[in-house]
Amino acid sequence: MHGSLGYCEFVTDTPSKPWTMQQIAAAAGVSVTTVSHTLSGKRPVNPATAERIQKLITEFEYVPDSGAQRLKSGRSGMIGLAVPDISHWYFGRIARGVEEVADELDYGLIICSTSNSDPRREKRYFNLLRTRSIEGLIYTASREISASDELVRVSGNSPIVFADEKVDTLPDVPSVTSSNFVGAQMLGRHLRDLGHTRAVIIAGFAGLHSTIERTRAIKESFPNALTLHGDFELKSGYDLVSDLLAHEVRFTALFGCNDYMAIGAMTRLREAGLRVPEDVSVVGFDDVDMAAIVTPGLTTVRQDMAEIGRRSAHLLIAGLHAGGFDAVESESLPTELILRGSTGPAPR
Amino acid sequence: MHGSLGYCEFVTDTPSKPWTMQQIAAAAGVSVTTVSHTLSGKRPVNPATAERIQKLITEFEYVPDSGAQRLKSGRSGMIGLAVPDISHWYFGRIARGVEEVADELDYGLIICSTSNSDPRREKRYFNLLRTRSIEGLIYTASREISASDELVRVSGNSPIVFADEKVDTLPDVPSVTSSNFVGAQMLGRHLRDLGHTRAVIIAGFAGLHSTIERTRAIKESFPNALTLHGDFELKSGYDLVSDLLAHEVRFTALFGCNDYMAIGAMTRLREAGLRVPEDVSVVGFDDVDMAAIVTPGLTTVRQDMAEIGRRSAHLLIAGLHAGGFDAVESESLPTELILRGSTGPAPR
DNA sequence: GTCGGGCTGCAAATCGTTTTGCGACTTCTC
DNA sequence: GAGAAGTCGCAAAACGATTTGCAGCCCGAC
Repeated sequence: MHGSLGYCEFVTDTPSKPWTMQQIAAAAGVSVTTVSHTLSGKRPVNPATAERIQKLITEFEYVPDSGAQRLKSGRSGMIGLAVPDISHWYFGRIARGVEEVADELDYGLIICSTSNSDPRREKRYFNLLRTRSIEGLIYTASREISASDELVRVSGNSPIVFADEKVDTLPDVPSVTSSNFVGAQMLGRHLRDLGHTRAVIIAGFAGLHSTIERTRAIKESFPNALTLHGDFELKSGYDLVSDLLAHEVRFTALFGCNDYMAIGAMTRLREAGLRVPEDVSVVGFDDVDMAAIVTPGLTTVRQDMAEIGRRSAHLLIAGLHAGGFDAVESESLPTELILRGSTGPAPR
Repeated sequence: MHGSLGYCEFVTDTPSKPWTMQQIAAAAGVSVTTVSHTLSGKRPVNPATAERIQKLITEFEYVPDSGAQRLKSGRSGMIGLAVPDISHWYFGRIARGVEEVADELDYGLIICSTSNSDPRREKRYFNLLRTRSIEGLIYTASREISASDELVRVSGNSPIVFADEKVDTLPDVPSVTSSNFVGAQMLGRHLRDLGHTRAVIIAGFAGLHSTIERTRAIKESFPNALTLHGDFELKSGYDLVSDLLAHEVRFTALFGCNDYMAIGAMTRLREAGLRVPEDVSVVGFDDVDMAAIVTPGLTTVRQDMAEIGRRSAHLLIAGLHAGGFDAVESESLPTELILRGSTGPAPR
């Protein structure tokens, strides 16, 4: 068991220096060229030699240094995903989808939280693009983009795809979104068909494309809906309903621009002694896992976040391979109305 | 506005090749050495020259190629985080904590889902370590480790820290965990003090350290508790309660090894006409966001996942800087009992 | 007047791969 | 049996930064 291959002398218990291709070549009695070619298969190598080299490689557990490969090839084999907050279920799903595809297509994935677009953080991540640590970036916007001139600058000459939110001021950047308008339209019609007439909208950040689309779609059915803006968190749904109650606003239907705000709202309504759905019908958007668990279950519109992630990754990588995004088309994914217990006929 | 510096001729609309230090040097009329030194400050440079170079650098938006830096320095400036599934709230929180610290300490973060320890995936990510794409790895185990010999092999000579779960078979690898025993002990005593005597435990994967510790702590108060094993998902709590009901098992207290299973169990109990907490008291573990939202609120033990992430990152990076983990101590973080409506006195 | 030393800047080696040009060797063909 | 064709391997030049040894310059000091 000692030194069966004569290299045990190098083994130490501290993380020993990894083997270089040079050393493998030396051990096999050939030049690095030969080793490289057996690995890449770009030129034929004598089968006997090849096998000898392969054996040594597995024996030594040799892996080529990625830094050197990077330098030579100019490709890092990595893409980035920038999300406002990775600990959100919602963005986690996107991340999962992106990762699936990246993995499948042999790209590494660097996930970055922008902490809701903290400019300092964003700058860091855009720098990854510039230094070519990543070849492209999937960006999920969390607020109005016009503020981030950095993004505008970067998007000009770097491969970027928008996921989940498209950005109106940057129409040339491809995007993958849900069909927000159609989804919200279904919700609006559903509640209108149930006889509701007084509705309140708890919308998201004002500048976001999704907020605008969803609000517009709901107003198709409820032109006079009172619209308030929250921050997509449970608490803001809760707080905004508190405000409504304080002003004795009368309504029988409440649209949450996402499920969390809707659930927060529902909680507050019940605390105030209002019954859901007998007194107020509540709907959300997203169909997060919690939506099925709360009582009553939340009527909502399902978005396939993982699919958004998957499609975004496909788009980005397609663009990378094609060397440009001219041929890449933005996509809009279908949504599905999920009826649960939180909606019912308008009280008479 | 045209060619104020004479380099506009190079500007194209397709992502032009990034500038090299060579080109900056040429433009400034100096050698690359001088440019490198103005950047690194490792040797004095004539202030006038330095300023001229700095100006060009910002003008050209030059950033050194990370691949080249990597190759030369041998450091990638990246650490990895392997979690079973990034779309879980639970692991998302860990990721957030890790990211905070990585960002602060100037490390990039590569997050990888192992898809609940899919060996193929894991292998890929361990390879990142070997190729030195990442300098170290934070690993959150999702099942018994003994199966993953790959991890055992890698852990020998690579910088690894376990987060959330320690691995008994690898005692030398530093870890950051919650004090599972103390937390579960609090739950056990709480229910015992409420007069409960017949308890059921819905535990997690059998081989996990946390499962073992929590079960052991609960059995301190309920030595005869019936123990079933689930997979940490809502559905498994739901299904296991179905089994219990089918066998007409009698119990007044139910321990979920995490909140999701507890909530799933609660849902099923209510469907069966049992009231929580009047007929059965239910407790969980983790204090996920959902725990406060369900009705009744779930009594549980709060773990600070983000802090686990933060501490893990600190440990890993400390080890990297020290060049070894001999001086790095594992940590155990405190937990907190959160009382909500799902627990009450035992029915008489 | 020249020698030492601080200050700058240049050329060249280096990191570990990939890739190309070239040559040596085998094999085939007429 | 010699030239053509085909195989396989080596040496060396990239890739883009960092870092070292060396050299020129200017200054003051003896």
